[in-house]
Amino acid sequence: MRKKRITIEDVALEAGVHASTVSRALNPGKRALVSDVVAARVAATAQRLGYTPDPVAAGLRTRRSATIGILIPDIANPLFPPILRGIEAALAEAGYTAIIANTDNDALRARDALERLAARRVDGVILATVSRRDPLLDRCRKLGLPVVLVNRSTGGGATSAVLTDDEAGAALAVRHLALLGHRAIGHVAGPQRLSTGAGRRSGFVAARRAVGGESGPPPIAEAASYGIEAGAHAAAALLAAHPRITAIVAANDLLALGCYDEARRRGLACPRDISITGFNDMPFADRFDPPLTTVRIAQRAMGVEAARLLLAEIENPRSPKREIKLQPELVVRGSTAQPRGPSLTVPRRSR
Amino acid sequence: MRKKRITIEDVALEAGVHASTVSRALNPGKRALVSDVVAARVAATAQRLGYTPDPVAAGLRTRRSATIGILIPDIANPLFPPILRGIEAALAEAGYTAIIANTDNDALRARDALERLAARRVDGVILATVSRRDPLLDRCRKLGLPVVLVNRSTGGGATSAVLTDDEAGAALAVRHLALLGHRAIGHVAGPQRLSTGAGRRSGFVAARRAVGGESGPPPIAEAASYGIEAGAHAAAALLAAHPRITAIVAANDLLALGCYDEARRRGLACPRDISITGFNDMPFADRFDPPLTTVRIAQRAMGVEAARLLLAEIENPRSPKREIKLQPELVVRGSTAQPRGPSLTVPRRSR
DNA sequence: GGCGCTCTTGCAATCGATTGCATAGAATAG
DNA sequence: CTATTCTATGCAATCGATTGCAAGAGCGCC
Repeated sequence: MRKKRITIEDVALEAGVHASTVSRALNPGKRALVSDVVAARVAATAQRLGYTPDPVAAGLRTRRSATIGILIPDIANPLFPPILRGIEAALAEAGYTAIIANTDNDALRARDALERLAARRVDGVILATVSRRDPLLDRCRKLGLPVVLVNRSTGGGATSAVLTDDEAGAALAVRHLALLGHRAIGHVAGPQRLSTGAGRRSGFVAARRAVGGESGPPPIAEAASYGIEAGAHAAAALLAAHPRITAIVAANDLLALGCYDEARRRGLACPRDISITGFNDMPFADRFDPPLTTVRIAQRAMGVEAARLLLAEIENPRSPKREIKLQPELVVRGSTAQPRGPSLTVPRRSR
Repeated sequence: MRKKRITIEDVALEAGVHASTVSRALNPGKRALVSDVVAARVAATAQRLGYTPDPVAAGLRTRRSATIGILIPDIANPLFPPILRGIEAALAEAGYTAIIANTDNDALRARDALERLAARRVDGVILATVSRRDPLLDRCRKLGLPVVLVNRSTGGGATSAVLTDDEAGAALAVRHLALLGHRAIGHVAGPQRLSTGAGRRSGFVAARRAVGGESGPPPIAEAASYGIEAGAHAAAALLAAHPRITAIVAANDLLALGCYDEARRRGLACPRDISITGFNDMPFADRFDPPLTTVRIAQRAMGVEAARLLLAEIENPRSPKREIKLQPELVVRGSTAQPRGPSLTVPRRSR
C-alpha cells in the first residue's frame, strides 16, 4: 500500500478516459474543454481513489512551482514572524507555498540562499533584507525572477515594495515627545544603508524642525546594526555628545532596548530622567521594563500586501511596479513621560 | 538571455559527451563510474556555463524532493524560531530545504497542512504540534512519511523524538525556590494532553515531595493553553484555592507572564510577595518586568538533533526509533527571591 | 591471435503531469 | 443529403534529470 502512489494514469484507467482528459477535467482553467458528464465522472473517481496531483511533475512541464522564496535576516527577530504569517495567509489562498531562508545580514549567505531558491525554481521572491543599492536585485532581474520588497525600498521605484511610512512614524514619536514638553530630543538612527534607517532619520530631522526643537544640528548617533548592543553604543555616543538630551527616538525597538541599557548604566531612570521611544512594536514590547512607547507598524498587513503584489507580478510579469506605503501608529506606554523640571527632583543614582 | 535555462543537455553538448555521462560526473555517488579526465572536463564546462541541476526534475525521477516539512503551532511564538534555525542549519548541510507550516493549534489546519506537505512530496516531517495521542502520526505512517517530533513525545517510543527532560526542569525550579526558603509552592500547569504539560507537572509533584514541601495534595491549576491569558486564569484559580502560596512554578514563560498579570491584579509584587518561575527562557525573558527566572531549554540543539534524526530515518527507513532527551538549565533572574517574612514588610498595594 | 575481462560511455525508458495537434462524431448550414 | 464547423477526446511530445542495460575500447593472458 505504501508503495503505490495514485497517478493521473490510474484515475484515467478507472474512469475509462485518457490521462489528458483527466488533466483537463481537474484543471479549473481547462475544465471547459471537457463535457460536463465526463468531468463529473473524473472528479468522482479522483475523489474516490484519493488522487492528489503531483505539483512537482506538473511544475516540470509548466515551469511553475507554485512556490515562492522569502529572504529575511533572521526569523528569531520578532519583527518578522507576523510578516511571514501575513505572507503565508495570502499565499495559501492562491495555492502557493513559501520557502523561508535566513541570511543573518550576511551578503554572501543572502546570495547563496537566493541561488538555492532559484535552483528550486521558485516563481518569485520576497526580500526583507536588501539595502538601498543591493546586488541581489540585479541577480533577480537576471534570473527573471519577480521580486517584491517588504519593509525596504530601493527608492528607485524599479521594484515593487510594501513599506511603512517611516518619515511619518518618526514624526509621530517626535511630536509625542514635544507634546510632553521635551525640547532636547536625540535620535539613535538605524544603519543608513537601509531605507528604514534613512527614512526614520529624515523623518526625525524634519519633525524636530517642525516642532521647533533646539536649534543647531540635530543630535543623532547612527547604530551599526539593528541590535541591542549597537543601540547601547549609539546611545552612549549620543549622550556623551549631548548630555542635556531628555528624550531619545530610537529607530527600532531593539535599539530602544540598547538605550535602556545605556541609560541604566548612567544612572538615568526611564522615563523619569529620560524618555525613550522605539519603532515596530515588536511582540512583548509591552512587557519590557518599562513598557515601551513605540511606533507600531502593520506587520501582518505588510506581509499580505507583499504576497498579493508578488502574485500579481507572477501572473503578469509586465504589470507595473508599485510601492505600497502603510501608515504607522503611535502606541504610548511607560517609557515616555514629561521631562523632569530642572529642580523638581534630585537626580536618581543607580545603585 | 532570460529565456534559456541551461540544462544538462547543454552541458553534454558543450563537453562532447552524453547527458547521462554529465549526470554521473556531477553526482558524487556515481562519480566513480566515469573517467577522471572526462569528469574534470564536464565539471569545468558545467562551471563555465553556470549550470545548476534542476532538483525538481531530478526529484521526479528519484522520488526524493530534498525537502522536509515542519509543522509548528505558530511561528510568532518565540519558542520556535531558535528551533527552526537549528533544523535549518542541520538540513542545509545535507542539501535539504524546509517548508514551514503554522497550525495555530488547530487539528483541522494541521491535517490540512500535512496533506499539502505530502502533496509536495516532502521526504519527511518534523512535528512540534502533536499531542500525546495524535491522529497526525497515523496519517504520516499511512503516507510512509518519516517523522520526528520536537519538544513533544507520544510516550510510546514508536516515533523518534527530541525533547527536554521536563521532569528535571521542573525539579530545578522547585529546588531553587525551596532553597530560597519557599514552602508553599504552587504550579500553573500546561495542558495535560501535551507531553510537556504532563512531564513538567509530574516533575513538579515529585520534586515538591522530595524537598518536603507542605503536605496535602499539591497546589496545581491547569491552564487551557500555553498562552498569557490562560496563565492568568490558572494563576487566579490557584491563588484563590491556595492563598498562602509564596511561589509559582509556571509550565512555560507565557504562563509565567500570565502569573505576573494576576499577581499584579491582586496587589502582589513579584518577587517581593510572590516568586514566579517560567520554562523555556524565550527571547527577551531577561527584559520582562521583573526579569524572569526560568528553565532554559536547548532550543537550537533540539532543532539540530531533530533534523539529524530525521535525515537518518530518511536515509534508512528501518533505522531504530530514538528519543533524545536534552537537559535543561536554570537561569536565575529577578522574579524569584526569598519569601518575605510574615511581618517584616507590609503588603504592597498596587495603585 | 583469439578470448574474456574491466572500464567507460551511450542509448532509451522512466518519473507524472501538461498541451499542441489530430481526429471521430455530432451538430449545423445550405 | 452533403458539406462544413464544432466539440470532445485521444495521441504523443515535452519538461530535465536518472539509471538499467548494452556495447565498444583497451588490455592481459595463454
